[in-house]
Amino acid sequence: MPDPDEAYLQIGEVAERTGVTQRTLRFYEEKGLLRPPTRMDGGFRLYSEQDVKRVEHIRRLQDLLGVALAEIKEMVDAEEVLRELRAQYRPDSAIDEKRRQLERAIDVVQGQYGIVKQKTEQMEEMKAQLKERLRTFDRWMKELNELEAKEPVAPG
Amino acid sequence: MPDPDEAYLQIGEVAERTGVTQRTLRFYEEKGLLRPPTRMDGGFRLYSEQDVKRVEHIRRLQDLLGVALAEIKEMVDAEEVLRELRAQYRPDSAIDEKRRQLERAIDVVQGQYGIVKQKTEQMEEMKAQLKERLRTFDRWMKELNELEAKEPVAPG
DNA sequence: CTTAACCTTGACGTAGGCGTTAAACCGCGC
DNA sequence: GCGCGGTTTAACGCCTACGTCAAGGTTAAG
Repeated sequence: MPDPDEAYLQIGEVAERTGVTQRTLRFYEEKGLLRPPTRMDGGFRLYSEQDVKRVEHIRRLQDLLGVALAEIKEMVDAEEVLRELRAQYRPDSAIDEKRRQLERAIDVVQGQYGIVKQKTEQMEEMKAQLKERLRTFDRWMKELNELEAKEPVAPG
Repeated sequence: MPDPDEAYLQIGEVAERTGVTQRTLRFYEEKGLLRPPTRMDGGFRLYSEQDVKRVEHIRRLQDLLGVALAEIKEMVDAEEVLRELRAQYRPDSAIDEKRRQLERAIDVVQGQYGIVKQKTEQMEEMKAQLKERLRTFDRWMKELNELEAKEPVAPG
């Protein structure tokens, strides 16, 4: 398996794998949702597996949670800080800074978790209502059939 | 309690109760998501409790499921057919017609149920991932604290 | 009868999230 | 070194879901 940080995917392949258009990928980059990818000599964008994951994450937030791109940007920004944090060998004097970043990231993720939790609850409720309706419809259908059984063919 | 079919609410009150703007109510009407309300002599719109429910329903579909208004229109249309069906005392010869309408409504609701079910599943998955991340962050935070304990104050 | 609060239609504006086209450039197999 | 398909930037377009005036009519209170 390839190094997730190794950039070797062209935009077309990323588009195909993620199901978004090339335009969308450039648009996300423009909006700061995707970090500017490395380029080949000729200027072609080269993406990594990490980038693919990012796109998929963005799409989940969009489709599932319905949050605006601006808000998604804040979320992925905070996550990016974390990725840096993980890779840092800073002097110990930066521990406080790290802690602050970590706390910020925790806040963001807890926020996401809150949204997801609330939505799932509301959707469970909706699911129950829909189930109930389907039962009602079944009853009606039965009643219709019984009606027909009593009066097999309407005269006239 | 008032007859749910009695229209006596002005647009401002409906807006306040549903949390949408008056503009949005007129817009929904224009787009066929709300049936044209009755009017006072002067032309002011008069809404019923049913209408309020409709608005709330529309908003749930929008916010929770994130479906486009065009699709929501199809949904509420099918539901309207049902309301009519319920109020109809048609001759028995219309039984087949009723059955067809009922089947159509069942299709619609099953469609909604499918969407909700799929979304809840995806969101449960997402919830699990977020939980996992929060656990990871907690671990990191602990590691940071232990680091600090070993080197209480960075010299220099 | 006045007046403030509310409502009407109509028209234009806007923000978000891309789609589409144009014109030029790169990579690569042959 | 040529041809062809993938890629580049830039610019304009479009649709959705409303927001925001503007100019005037309606209601209800005093």
